[in-house]
Amino acid sequence: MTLAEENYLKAIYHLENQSSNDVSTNALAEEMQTKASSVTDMIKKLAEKNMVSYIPYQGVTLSKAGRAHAVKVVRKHRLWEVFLLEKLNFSWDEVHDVAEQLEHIKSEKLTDKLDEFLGFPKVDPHGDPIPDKHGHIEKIDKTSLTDAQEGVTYVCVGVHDSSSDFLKYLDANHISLGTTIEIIHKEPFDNSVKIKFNDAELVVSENVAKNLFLQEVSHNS
Amino acid sequence: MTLAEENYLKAIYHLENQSSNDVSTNALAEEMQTKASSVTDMIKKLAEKNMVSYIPYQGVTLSKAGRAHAVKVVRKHRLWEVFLLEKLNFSWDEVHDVAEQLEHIKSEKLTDKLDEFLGFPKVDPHGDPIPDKHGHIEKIDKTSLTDAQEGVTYVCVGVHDSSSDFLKYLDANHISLGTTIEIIHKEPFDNSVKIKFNDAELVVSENVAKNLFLQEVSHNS
DNA sequence: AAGATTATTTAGATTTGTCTAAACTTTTAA
DNA sequence: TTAAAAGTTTAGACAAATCTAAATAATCTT
Repeated sequence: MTLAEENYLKAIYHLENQSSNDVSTNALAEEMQTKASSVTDMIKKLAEKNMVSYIPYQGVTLSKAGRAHAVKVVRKHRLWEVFLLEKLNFSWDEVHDVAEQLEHIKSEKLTDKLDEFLGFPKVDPHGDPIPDKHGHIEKIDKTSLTDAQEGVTYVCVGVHDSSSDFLKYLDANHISLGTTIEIIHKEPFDNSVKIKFNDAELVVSENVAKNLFLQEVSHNS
Repeated sequence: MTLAEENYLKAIYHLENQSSNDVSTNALAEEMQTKASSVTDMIKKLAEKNMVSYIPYQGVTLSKAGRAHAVKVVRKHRLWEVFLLEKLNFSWDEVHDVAEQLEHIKSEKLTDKLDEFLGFPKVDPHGDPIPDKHGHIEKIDKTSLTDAQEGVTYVCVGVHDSSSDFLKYLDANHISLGTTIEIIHKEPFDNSVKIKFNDAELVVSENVAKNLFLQEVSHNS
């Protein structure tokens, strides 16, 4: 698999996880920041290699081999993110771009040794699960802050949008993974939410709320 | 700089350090495992970008910018080698191939943070010096075992050949960087050398001796 | 259900890095 | 000091990944 092919597989993987339909040429072009015609060409090549199944005008889906390969790339990406944050003290808005490069390094031994070195982490700095050596992904149950209930207490377990701007906003407001958050009030007018954490209150917009993932605290194992 | 360009710069850098003449097209082709015609094409491109100066039929030399870039790649290569060996427990014959990939990751911050994480190492696992952030290289004074003197005690500080086979030979014979070696006898007939270390004696061939670098022990600062 | 709009594919061109084969320099050696 | 050998460059081709523009298919709209 070349670098370009791996990036396509990863993009198809992400889009499949978002909507359950076949992935359209245009959606892929958008995701890859390229032209639809380029996508068609690449898809044909991936179909030749049995990494995707492709019906013209119908879209594309990953084959078993294609998905396995995509998961390996995702695993490497997320492990490197953990490394950058925990060992090299990158901030969580900086890790993504470098991990985009590191995810293409080809050495199973490197990946597995890195995993071990990091203590077999379960999630990356954005709360996304890290596939294990065999490609198994432990699903994390999480609720968006927009779906949280007034009066209930949650822990922040992830973000949907991992753009630098959003992560910097969270940093500036001292919200990070593990922060305990209580829902004070949900404002029906603009869907903003007033939350309380670390003994301070904060009102966040719907846009922020949509992109913050929470997990209800306690009263289960 | 693309990946291919970086590899050419690195190859030119290594060849310049070996012979002080201009680097010939054929020598580069040999080093790069490619054809002379491909080399000519690439050299022209690098000359366009002012990374090398090139006179047809005369060979090529690195420009200031070209050398600076080559040194950066070498720095990354050697830092990653230290990382793989010290942090991920790779053996010293395994680090090279993976470092060949990692050396092309583009992020100055990553390189400098990695350097710091490793404690600013001075040499890589083969005893080669690691350029600092500013491209400065601390020259290591070393003698080949073939030039060592009978009766004198040395420390092993590096290897010339870092092929997997040679390094495995050293491992099998328990020679590593830092091993103290006394020269018992130099055999003029075949230039083999009888050495003593860790209270055991060993005869090594000229080929081995040529590729082991030593430093005379004590009696200086 | 036909025409308009949108989505997708094809055709042909471009760039990067490589190759083979032929042409051309430089060096070596008689 | 030339002819042969060795080294180097040029010309023309190819594969990968991309693009633009044109053609074609699918879908919406009324």
